[in-house]
Amino acid sequence: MLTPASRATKPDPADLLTWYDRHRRDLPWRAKPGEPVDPYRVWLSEIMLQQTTVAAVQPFYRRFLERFPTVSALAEAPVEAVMQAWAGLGYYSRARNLHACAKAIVEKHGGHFPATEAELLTLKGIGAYTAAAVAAIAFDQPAAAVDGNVERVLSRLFMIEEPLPKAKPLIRELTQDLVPVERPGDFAQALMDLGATICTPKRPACALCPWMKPCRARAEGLQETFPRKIRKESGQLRRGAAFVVLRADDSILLRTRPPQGLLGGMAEAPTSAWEPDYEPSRAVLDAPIEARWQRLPGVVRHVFTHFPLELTVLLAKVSRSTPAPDDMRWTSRRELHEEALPGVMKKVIAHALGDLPTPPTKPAPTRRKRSAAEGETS
DNA sequence: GAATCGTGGTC
DNA sequence: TGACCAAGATT
Repeated sequence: MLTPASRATKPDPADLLTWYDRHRRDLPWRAKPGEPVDPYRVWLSEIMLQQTTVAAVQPFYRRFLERFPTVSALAEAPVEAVMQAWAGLGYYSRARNLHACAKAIVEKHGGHFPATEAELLTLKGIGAYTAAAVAAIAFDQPAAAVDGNVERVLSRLFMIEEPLPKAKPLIRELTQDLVPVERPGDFAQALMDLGATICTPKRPACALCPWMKPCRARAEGLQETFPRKIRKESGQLRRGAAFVVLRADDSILLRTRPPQGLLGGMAEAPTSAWEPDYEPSRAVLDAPIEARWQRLPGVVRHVFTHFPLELTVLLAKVSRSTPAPDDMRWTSRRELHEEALPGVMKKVIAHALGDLPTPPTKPAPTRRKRSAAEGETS
């Protein structure tokens, strides 16, 4: 039994909604008060925002929506165009699933998103969080959308000692209990805005928090120590070689990676295998064609979620008549920006050729000078 | 349940 | 500067 002195105040959803009405963020995918909600935009933004910051998503979201304004426009587009529009945003299976989901919406749901969590869950790329978020935000269903922000807010509010991810079921229950019957969509967004702007991972602005009083972690001064987590070690460094072939007609050799797995379906300069004990001095043995290979000084460093990578870059210049090996193709430098090049491959090409001609309007820069001291691109 | 899956920003 | 983090899903 709790004594009156030890009983904490229960957080009131109304206090959070009042705070939200004053401090809500103005985001491009967020309907303004009174405006109709477009489920397509809500869904698109939620997929893009998975493990991705608001700042990183914004330019991609705007470009993507311009190119694919409706779910049917997206469904009718070739998957290659979708991958290209996603290039640089990361987690590329999201793009493939997004396209598959759009087709399912058109073909199985008459072009309309289902309004319930259960139905949304059956669609590709939509898991527990996204189903709840779309149901709440687009259809005003009382669903508990629990993302990283909500986990942090709730773990502090209730001072949950159980570390993540084991605490997820409990957090979900506690969140569901807080979801109000009225304005559940705003409540979901308010909770995330609170986590993003007030209840931040470091130095939370508790003094500005509408839930400061009921927050148990705050009462103990331990707010920064929540949520509890078990941190996992970073993966082992892998090395490899990347081969940039520049043909006399100013095109370079590319291939498309297999649809599944790391960087699935994305374009790349041919590379060796990536392994911890790769020996760069033997890289020429892995080259895609016979040529006079020049090993460039420095390496391209890149960090994936589960391992860091170091690529040695080899450059070769070949004649205009050189054919592309099977499963490879030539792409002119001028049209390189139309390829679905992931970030690491942009680094590789920039390392070999100088800056990428991503903005088509910029004049092609001359080959970048490189000294032994200055050779590392990170 | 543990691994896999990108990238950019922050401190 | 390296660890951590960001509106997670899939296998």
